Amino acid sequence: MKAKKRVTIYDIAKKLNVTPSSVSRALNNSSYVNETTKKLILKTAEEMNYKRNTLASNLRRGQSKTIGVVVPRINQNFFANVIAGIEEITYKKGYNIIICQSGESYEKEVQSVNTLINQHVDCIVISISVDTEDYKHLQNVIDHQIQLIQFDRVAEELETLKVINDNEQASFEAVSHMISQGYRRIALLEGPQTLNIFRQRKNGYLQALAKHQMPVIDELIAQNAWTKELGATATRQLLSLSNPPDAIFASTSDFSALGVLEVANSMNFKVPQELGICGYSNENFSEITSPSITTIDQFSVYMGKTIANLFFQESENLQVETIPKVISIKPKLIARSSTEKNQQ
Amino acid sequence: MKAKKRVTIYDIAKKLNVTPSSVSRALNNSSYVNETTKKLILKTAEEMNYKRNTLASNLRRGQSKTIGVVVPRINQNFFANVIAGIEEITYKKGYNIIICQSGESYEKEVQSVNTLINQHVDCIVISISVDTEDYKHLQNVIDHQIQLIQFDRVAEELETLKVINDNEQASFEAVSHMISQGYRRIALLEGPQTLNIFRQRKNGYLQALAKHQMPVIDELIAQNAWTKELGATATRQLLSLSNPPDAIFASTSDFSALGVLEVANSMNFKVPQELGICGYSNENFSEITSPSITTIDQFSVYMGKTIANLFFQESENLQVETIPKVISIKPKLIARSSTEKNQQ
DNA sequence: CTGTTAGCGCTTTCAG
DNA sequence: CTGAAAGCGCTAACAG
Repeated sequence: MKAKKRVTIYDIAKKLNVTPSSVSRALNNSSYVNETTKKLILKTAEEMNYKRNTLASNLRRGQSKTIGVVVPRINQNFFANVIAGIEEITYKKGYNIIICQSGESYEKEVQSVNTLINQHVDCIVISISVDTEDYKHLQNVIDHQIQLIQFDRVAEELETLKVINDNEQASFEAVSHMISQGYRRIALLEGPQTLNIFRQRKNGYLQALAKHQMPVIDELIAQNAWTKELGATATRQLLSLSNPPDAIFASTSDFSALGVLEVANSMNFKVPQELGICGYSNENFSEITSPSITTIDQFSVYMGKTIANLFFQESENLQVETIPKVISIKPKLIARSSTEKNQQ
Repeated sequence: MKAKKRVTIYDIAKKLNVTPSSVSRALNNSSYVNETTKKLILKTAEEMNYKRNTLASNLRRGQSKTIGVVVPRINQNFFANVIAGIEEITYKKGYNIIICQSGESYEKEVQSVNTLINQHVDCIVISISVDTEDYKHLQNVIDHQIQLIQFDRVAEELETLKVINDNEQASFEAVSHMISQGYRRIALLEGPQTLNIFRQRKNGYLQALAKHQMPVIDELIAQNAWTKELGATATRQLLSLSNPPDAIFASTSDFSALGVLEVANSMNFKVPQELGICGYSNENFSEITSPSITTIDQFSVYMGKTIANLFFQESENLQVETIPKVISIKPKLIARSSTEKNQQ
């Protein structure tokens, strides 16, 4: 193993009979270096296949030009898209992103956050796991003067930058839409109420009912139905009631809506005539089921871009204390066949 | 902005009246330090909320415990899953991953690779973009003694570690399956032939035809049909032929297969009776279309794990020259309704 | 087991 | 404009 060393600025300096400082300056495009020698240095660096050691540079500068992202899972459309959005912006600015998955586990989330602190990232972007109920690790991020941006699933009590969806409004609109289509017994599949997003969606549901003077019926609210399987199980129960619902709002995801659709089919409930279905998230499959599923688009890629832009804005504006900002993105209801009771 | 400095090993050393070396040793769980003081140091570090500066540590050690991953897009199921698989393994070993997207652009791919070299990553995992036709940047990785692992879309001529799918075999099986179902004029939607995976899939198609003494009909091979839209366009042409195909193998992806399905529906071709359809990749939606789409599962998460394990194996076995290894994963045909001609 | 010392590669004052 | 020198925080020889 011949450890052929990498080319450093010293090698370039020696070859050109200048000092490392000058090389460094040239490489950083400083104006304090003769134009001619600058060009020469750049050319030589290229020729010698020099690659800057970002580690050393960052250590010296005390920043890493790196952003850490912690999400429950990256192979979920929503998160993958948010990350893609973030990356699109950060890439242009020469920033890297380090991605960690919490896998919905509190411990892994804490460990991920710690790794990112160790890495001296300039910013941590996080959507907390369903398991997360205390926020010491997030407070720690702040204590280490690292910019913290929460998105989607946020710890509301923590005063940080936040980029969220207006879940309540979206949910309100979805349920209102179902009501206007003529559905009268609308069930709700809700997610773990530890997560703010699921609480908000439930609120939207309740408000829509209230607005239209419709009663809240306890047996029509299914808790913890946030996967396809759990959604299916809940649906079996709901449709077995003596007085079953005529619509189900799967507020947790399109996956649970899919579970609803499959059970409805197997139990011979006609969708949308006998049972309306609305999901959440606009997964790519919701458009192509039969019938296609009404859902809510969260503009996930845009959300990612917003997060990245927010970070750069904040880091450029070097004010004494930045006011915690909350950016709320309004999701959009996408009405499809699964709620077309009227037209049938 | 009170730049409250971070706690360093010096702070701990001073407080405890030991040397930084001892602190370092304790923190690295070295045996060359008294058990009692080790415990004391660890406790104090915890109390002072010390976080190791990985940058400094890595600079000193000359490695970064970081793996760089370059993929065309992360919001594609296949890649997201591979990354999830990689992350699952690397996480346990205390390694981080940095993710870059090439967006199918050669320039961005080169830039991403360079960034990763700068970052002194220990390994670069890459699936090349469709645009990539020269491999200087990859050679560069090797020249910088960074482990290079190619996966899925690989530059075959480069002697590196590779983790691939046996596309040819999978494709062969898919087409054979369609033949055995009774389809006789099977069209192929092929992808850009610059990518090895698409060449292999075409080969598999050709071999299956040959094996069953079926002619290769040029007008049934549609080039560059590798998105849903392009697949749809190609299908419109194919189905307008005076002698249209009775099956279409969308070898590029389930997305193009979806395009096929939609056009078939709109042109009133009955699937699977009048037109069989087979896709590739087992996207989550392919199961729930009507009819469900026959496809090929690539074991993407497993592939990711394989890649990560390969890296650790190689880095542990410090042999003089490692032989370039190629791990081929056998994908699995998932026969669904869209090719059930027989049963109808 | 512990301390001393040097230095990873780069940037940044401070002089000139 | 350029050079000298110090040091980011940590680790690893080398002595003791």
